[in-house]
Amino acid sequence: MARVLHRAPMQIAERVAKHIPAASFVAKVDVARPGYVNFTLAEDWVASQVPAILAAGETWGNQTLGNNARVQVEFVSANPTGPITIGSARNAVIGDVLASVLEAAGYAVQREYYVNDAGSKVRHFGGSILSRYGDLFNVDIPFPENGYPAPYVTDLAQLVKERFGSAYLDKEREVAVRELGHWGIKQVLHGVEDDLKQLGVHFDNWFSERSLYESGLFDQMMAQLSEGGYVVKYDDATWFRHEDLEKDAVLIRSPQVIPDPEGRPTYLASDMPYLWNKLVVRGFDRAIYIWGADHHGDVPRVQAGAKALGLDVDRLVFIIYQMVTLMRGGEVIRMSKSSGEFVTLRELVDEVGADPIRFNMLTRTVDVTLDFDLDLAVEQSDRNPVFYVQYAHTRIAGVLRHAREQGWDTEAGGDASLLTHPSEQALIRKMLVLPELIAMAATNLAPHHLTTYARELASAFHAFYRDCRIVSDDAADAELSAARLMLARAAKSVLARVLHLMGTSTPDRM
RNA sequence: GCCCCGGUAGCUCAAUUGGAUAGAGCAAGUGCCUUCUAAGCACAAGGUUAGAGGUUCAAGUCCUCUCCGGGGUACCA
Repeated sequence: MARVLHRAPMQIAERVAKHIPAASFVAKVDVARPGYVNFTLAEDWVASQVPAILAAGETWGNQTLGNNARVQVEFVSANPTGPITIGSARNAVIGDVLASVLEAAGYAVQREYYVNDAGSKVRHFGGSILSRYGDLFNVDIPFPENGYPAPYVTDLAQLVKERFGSAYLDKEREVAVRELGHWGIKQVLHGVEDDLKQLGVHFDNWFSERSLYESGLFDQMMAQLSEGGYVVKYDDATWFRHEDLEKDAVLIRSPQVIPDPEGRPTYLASDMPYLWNKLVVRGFDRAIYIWGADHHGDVPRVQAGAKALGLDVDRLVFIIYQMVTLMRGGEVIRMSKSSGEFVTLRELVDEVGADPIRFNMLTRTVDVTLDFDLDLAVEQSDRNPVFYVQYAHTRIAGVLRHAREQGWDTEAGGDASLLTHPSEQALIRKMLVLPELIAMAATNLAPHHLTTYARELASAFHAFYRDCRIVSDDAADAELSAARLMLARAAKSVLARVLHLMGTSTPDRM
């Protein structure tokens, strides 16, 4: 504006400030260098918001910017060929909390787990189980080259023996492999669901990759892509081609490479019917994928697929989070299910607890790699930042208990206009920020802002607690105590709201 | 080689998307429990935001290059 008006920024700011109409919630408007116009909220307006916050309760902070648009968040989706590992914990927490934030912002959200039950992994998995199963009968069945050597496979084989006896020895090899693969996945998924539940994560829908083939959607997509000239045959193989792709083409099906007796194509191929299913069949306005950095390279392919199918690419949103480096006592632990070297999510939750894991996974943006030291996580559990926030909640619960013991009716409310102390005002202002914060986190798809806010809110309460005696013995302060009890209750409610959004618990005692 | 993400206090990370004097937690320093939970609070200390250019009223944030770390770059999933 300075350039257009040929005036110094400060002069413009002063003119603007002078013409701002008086409003009840603005105490004063002043100007600061180099050209800011500052609004100061009126103390009595700030104080008057406390009953409103209290009345809103668990809905405080909710926004309508989502307009009930239907959004799907698909996350975790780890291969169901073994238990969930710590590697998936970050994915689970990001997806779950992002979904909660979007709900709070007014979106209609579905949480989905994509079950990879159609690839060659299933066959390798089934073959692994069959081989171990054979061992139990002293029958030598070769272990697959890309099999799973981990002990849980042997446990599954044992279970097969208990349930079905020697039935699988009599079946044709390929049939046994396929059936055991599918059966094994079903068993593993039960465990996965339970492990995630321990972490406080649940899914609205478990979507089977296999169903994309069984429903005929895959063939339908292939026909559609063929028509658009996006499918190329070369030798016996089928390729997907698109000008956006860096490489010339992506393999869809090749009998030489994937000698699957069921004739299944590569897993890359199912991305197309899957995104069609999301956006067209089920009609989500937006589909959010939560992927680890190791899958980053797949993004262009899925986007190209959407384009080739004539869909708006912007309806697909990819959140790529950086990897978690797992450590123990400063040593890096390398994990993979196929090597059998891994730490399960279950072990971690049992050892550390869900709350610290969730909070830790949330404190950083998705863009930075995360070091997670198992020893440190256990050692420092007492000083974990999540406890700082929960302690504020607990402290309020304690104060309210104390007040009731002193004969106060903590539900009675009070005169908010008495809340003029700077620490009281600061606490209320912090509570008033939550709607804005939820809007920001939802717009930027950045759930980590919640942890920063939670700490600031807890800090504002602790300062208030230090500066202001809430439950006074002096009868002359009865009015003030009532007002402060109301404020404490409102603070507890907002803390609980934030803790719930993060999926962490709200203890009344610690 | 090419593509993506980082590099901010001794360590781990924030910074409302280009705004005011870059903030927290650990670690180290000083002080606060006969009064609602000290898992807390206050004070003090800690910085050339990897480096060099550029864009503009304004850069940790945007552009170019260099260096360092992580991930990807399969006819694996």
